[in-house]
Amino acid sequence: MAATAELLKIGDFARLAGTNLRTLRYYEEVGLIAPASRSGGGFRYYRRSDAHRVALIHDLQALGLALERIRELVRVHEAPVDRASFLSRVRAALCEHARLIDAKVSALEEQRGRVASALAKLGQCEGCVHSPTDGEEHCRPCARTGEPLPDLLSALF
Amino acid sequence: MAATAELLKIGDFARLAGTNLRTLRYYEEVGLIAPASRSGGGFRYYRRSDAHRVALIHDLQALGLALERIRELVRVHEAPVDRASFLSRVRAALCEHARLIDAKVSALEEQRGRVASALAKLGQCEGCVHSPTDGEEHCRPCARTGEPLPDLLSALF
DNA sequence: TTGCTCCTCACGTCACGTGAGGTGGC
DNA sequence: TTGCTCCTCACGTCACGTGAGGTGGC
Repeated sequence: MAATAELLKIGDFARLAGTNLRTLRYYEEVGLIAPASRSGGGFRYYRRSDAHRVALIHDLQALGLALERIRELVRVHEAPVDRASFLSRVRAALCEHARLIDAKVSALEEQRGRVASALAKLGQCEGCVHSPTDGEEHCRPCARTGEPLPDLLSALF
Repeated sequence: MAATAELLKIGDFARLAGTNLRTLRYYEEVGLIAPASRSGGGFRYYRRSDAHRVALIHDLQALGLALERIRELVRVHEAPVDRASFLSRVRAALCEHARLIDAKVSALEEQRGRVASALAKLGQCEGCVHSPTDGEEHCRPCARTGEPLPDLLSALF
């Protein structure tokens, strides 16, 4: 088949996968992804489709997982490799991935709300006569409302 | 004032801020956050309100920012420190934070969609007679529909 | 004085970055 | 044969982790 012949050297594969040579070699070293084959001179040759695996690893890293944890998740081909346990491992990995994404998204939405509150309060500060840069007090609490500042503004003031 | 006297030793402050001693000392070393004061014996004493700053740093790290970039963002007290430039730096930091969150959330929502597609296809695989663990082919493309697998399934198969 | 907490080195680790010096492939 | 890409060390870096050995604070 033509598909099996379509192998890429590490440079082209890195470009396709949106990464670099060092990272691919390191992933190989820690058992995350290996080239489909090697030339006699030691050149690594990758399948185009393996770029999806690299993308998955990147996505899981961005969710805060360590490479060892990722390796456990994506190693679905370990014994016993009967059809049922293989598919259930794939399902477990996908469910865990989904769980991580959902948790991260809701954490980010909370964060986003806090940033919005801070920006709203900052709008009031900009139209206010009190100066947060006088002395050490920085309008904590707000000299106009007497209320404490949003946590994020407090972090920056 | 009582508030200025309410200082915490590093252990209690770390617990409050959800971090640990080493991280706080490292943040201090790279100029991210310093204790409000030190005792004669060198003990660090932190203000409770500075825990919000630690939380902000954590949140920005989780968004993928390096500590040096975070330091640039949160250093709003550098010269010139007139009211206008101070407030505009705070605004810039908050806007950048919001931008990063929005970008991350939409990336995660795309990811989430891909995971859902993979799980849906996997459901078909579980009720299918073809075995993706036979030989090297792993049903690429799907033996029933002839269509390529979702990228995420391809990454795991 | 006794515990507990804190202090400062300082070496280790994870996930790469960055050359050095040498060889493979069309 | 000429470039360009690739190879394997191997040391450097970032953001801490983890003791070692010693001292501060109620």
